[in-house]
Amino acid sequence: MKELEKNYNPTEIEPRLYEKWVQKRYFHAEVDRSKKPFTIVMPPPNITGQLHMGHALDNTMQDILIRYKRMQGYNALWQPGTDHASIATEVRVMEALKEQGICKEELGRERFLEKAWEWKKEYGGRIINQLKKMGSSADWERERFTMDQGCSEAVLEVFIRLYEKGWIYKGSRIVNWCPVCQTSISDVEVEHEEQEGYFWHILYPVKGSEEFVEIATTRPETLLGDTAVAVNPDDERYQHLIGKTLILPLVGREIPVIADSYVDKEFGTGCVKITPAHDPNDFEVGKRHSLQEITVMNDDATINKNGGKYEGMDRYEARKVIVKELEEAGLLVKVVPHSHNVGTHDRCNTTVEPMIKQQWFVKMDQMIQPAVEAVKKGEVKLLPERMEKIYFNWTDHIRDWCISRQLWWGHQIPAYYCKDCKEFVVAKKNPGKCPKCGCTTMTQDPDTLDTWFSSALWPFSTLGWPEKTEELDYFYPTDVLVTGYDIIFFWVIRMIFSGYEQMEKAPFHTVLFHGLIRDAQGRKMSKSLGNGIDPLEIIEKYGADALRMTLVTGNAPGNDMRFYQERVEASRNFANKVWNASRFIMMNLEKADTSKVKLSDLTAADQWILSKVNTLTKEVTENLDKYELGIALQKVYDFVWEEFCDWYIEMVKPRLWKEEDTTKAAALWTLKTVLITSLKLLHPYLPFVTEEIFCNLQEEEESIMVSEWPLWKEEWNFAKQEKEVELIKEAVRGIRTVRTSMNVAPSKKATVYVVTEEEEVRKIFENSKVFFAMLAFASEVFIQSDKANIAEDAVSAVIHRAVIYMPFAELVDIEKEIARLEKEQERLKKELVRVNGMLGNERFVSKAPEEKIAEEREKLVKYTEMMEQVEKRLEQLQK
RNA sequence: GGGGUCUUAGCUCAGCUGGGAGAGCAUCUGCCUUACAAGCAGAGGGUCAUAGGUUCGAGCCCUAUAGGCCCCACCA
Repeated sequence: MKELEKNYNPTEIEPRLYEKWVQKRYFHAEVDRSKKPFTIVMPPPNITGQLHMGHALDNTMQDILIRYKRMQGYNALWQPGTDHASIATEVRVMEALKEQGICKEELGRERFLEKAWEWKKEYGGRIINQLKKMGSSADWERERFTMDQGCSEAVLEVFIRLYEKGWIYKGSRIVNWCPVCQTSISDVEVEHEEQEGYFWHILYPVKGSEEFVEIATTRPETLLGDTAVAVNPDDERYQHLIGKTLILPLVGREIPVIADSYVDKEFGTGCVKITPAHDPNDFEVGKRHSLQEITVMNDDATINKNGGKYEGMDRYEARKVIVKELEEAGLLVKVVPHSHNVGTHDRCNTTVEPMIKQQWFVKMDQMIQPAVEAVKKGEVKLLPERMEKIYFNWTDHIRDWCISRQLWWGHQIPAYYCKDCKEFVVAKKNPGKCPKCGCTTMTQDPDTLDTWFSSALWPFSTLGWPEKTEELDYFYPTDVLVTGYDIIFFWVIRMIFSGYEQMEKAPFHTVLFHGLIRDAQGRKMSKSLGNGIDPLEIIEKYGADALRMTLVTGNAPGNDMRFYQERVEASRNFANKVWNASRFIMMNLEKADTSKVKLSDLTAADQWILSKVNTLTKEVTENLDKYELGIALQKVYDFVWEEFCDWYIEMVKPRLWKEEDTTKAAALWTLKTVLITSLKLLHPYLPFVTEEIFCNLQEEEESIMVSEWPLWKEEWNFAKQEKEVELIKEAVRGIRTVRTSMNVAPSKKATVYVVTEEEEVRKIFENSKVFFAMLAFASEVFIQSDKANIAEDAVSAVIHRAVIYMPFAELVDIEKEIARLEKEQERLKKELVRVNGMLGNERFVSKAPEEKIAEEREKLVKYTEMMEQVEKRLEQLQK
């Protein structure tokens, strides 16, 4: 057996163990029909990504579940991979090119994609290596990529299936356009932010009259594209104007006044300028009234040729100029400060410009239905449960999904256009010939698909779909999805409906959501704030185990969490505690042969701790099955630190030290058994430290990660001994409290008398005398049925079923002793009032469950006894 | 506008189906006791946001109020 270092030092140990696990292929899962599968698909990190706390949390939770299930004997597959992250990557590659003075257009599509693949090759693996530092036991041999051949095939297949079903269509719609990224984006990619702006009140002259219509707008530059002004049909103020013609200021175009109930009479002036090409509402109004759609901006949000003399100006520059000119023309009535919601692109924060574009959409109304039903019926459970409300809130207001992006990096849309007749064909390959006119020049749609289109297929595309693979048949549906609540709409919902649509089965039965990791002040970690904490630095300093533990401790499911170093220190300290307890056990293990120990050889203390760890096993397993990761860990923590280290190990020491003690083997067997059980329960959380200890502690098994998860054992259940030891603990605690409150120096040992009339209790203490020396500074212990030979002025501790006396020759402070006893009396009095109050309440006795009543009755007896003793004692002292 | 969520010890947070208020950190006191000072022993500290209600019994369930946070949404 190796000698362990005094402090646990993870930096040397972690890489070595991880290397071993990989070499032994413990992470790898093969189809094996004799075992039950347990599968988790890893949310694929972006190839542009660097490990951040969100990944760290996400992966820790998944690894805990996977390691747990693997130990339970499941064929556990954790399917990893990365996401091509279309916009994010394209932007990165463009930036890299820009440094060399190249723009993507001059490079051309093909060469650009070569560059992007090179980029992927170089950086795509970086995040995977970082995940490995966390101890993640994913099956890296099965690593996939959303743009690899198989996943791309899946994308094509789905696109064509949905197209043929009529659920993918191409149409001219108003879409969210990002002028910086120069692509359309879907609704979920738009973030609304409250911005301070203005309401410009502008007069539109009525043709052939002296009258003006006053409109209010937050975006005066869109005036260039106005094709109507709308009023509410019921608005009495404007009845006479409906049908009249207005002269659009600065432009001179004649536009009608129309009536549409979209207009809110109470808001603004009650007159709304309608710009169908640059506002989603106006677009709808325009459709209803067959208005002309005049696009006045280019893709980069500069004014186009329809903007006349403003052509070439940026949209904000044009705004300034237009406002100024309106003012000069006397048409600007007033400018009112007004804060309003502005849509921005979540990637680059640019204000989105609504534009009319030809785009591809997925019809959602029907496809979403099974996904709604699944959650309603509980086929898919969302945890915590409140996520279901958020889910339904979204599905109830679902809109079609814009899936085309004007980017190059991604899955190119499988639609081919005829050069001559503009007919298009959706197919996996270029058909080479137009089915309508026979022209042989067919070119593919230049656009690519939304990056989430491929991630939506992740749970089955990674397992080989659309091929009918063994893996797919065996591992699908997967079991649990672990992810942040921030991508429920982007990803989780889309996986669920895709799973039902393509596989006719939910992709997983449970979704476990976690929250965001915030900084110590509760702020979101972000690059711009520079408040991000690098998980790798934490691992470097405290070890991956400490980081993992911190991330799952003291946090309710789905809630955000603050991260600060002190919490990591606490976790590190726990790892060190486990390390040192193990060190102690190993140092003593050779003192006896534990191979022949039987349960009947065990002392009450041994049976007590064995019984405790047995209960712990049961509870932890139950908690893990309910995905209560934090609660499970808390329980092991409390057990190991308090019960095992602070009590059991201390109780066992005298037996190990005393040469002639005959229960040494029993003690060592118990120490080792309880330690190994605890290590196993801890392993999913702290894989490294537990493995290192496990391998040093025993030789039968080569790794804890493939050892068996502990089971509850009937024969380890020792209820009686548990009670006995609890009584001893109560006595020890009583003695310690008395000594501290009396300021007795620890070096001063005292004779301890335990007095009780109950023979059974005397027996318990008789067998436990040795503990009092070790734990309660006793020089000698006497167990007796009365107070014979005990000095009158001995201090005492009243416990349940006994009174403990300690005579101190000097330094006895009667006043203090009385004060202490009075305090105890006060406490007991309160307890008795409470218990008597409950038991005296007829309605309680008649309605409460019997169990509860019995429990309270027991307490009544206990407190009454203790009260009697305290009062007797007070009486003596006050004499 | 709709929805969600939070308010518990000085700080950060747990508290599972309602049955005597917990942890970590911080504070105070005493200990270098031969696994661990990244430790041990003891202590102080809470009208569980407020007001009602349901119940034998409420931190937990219901209603309202106040304050904080988040998400969704087409009020120009």
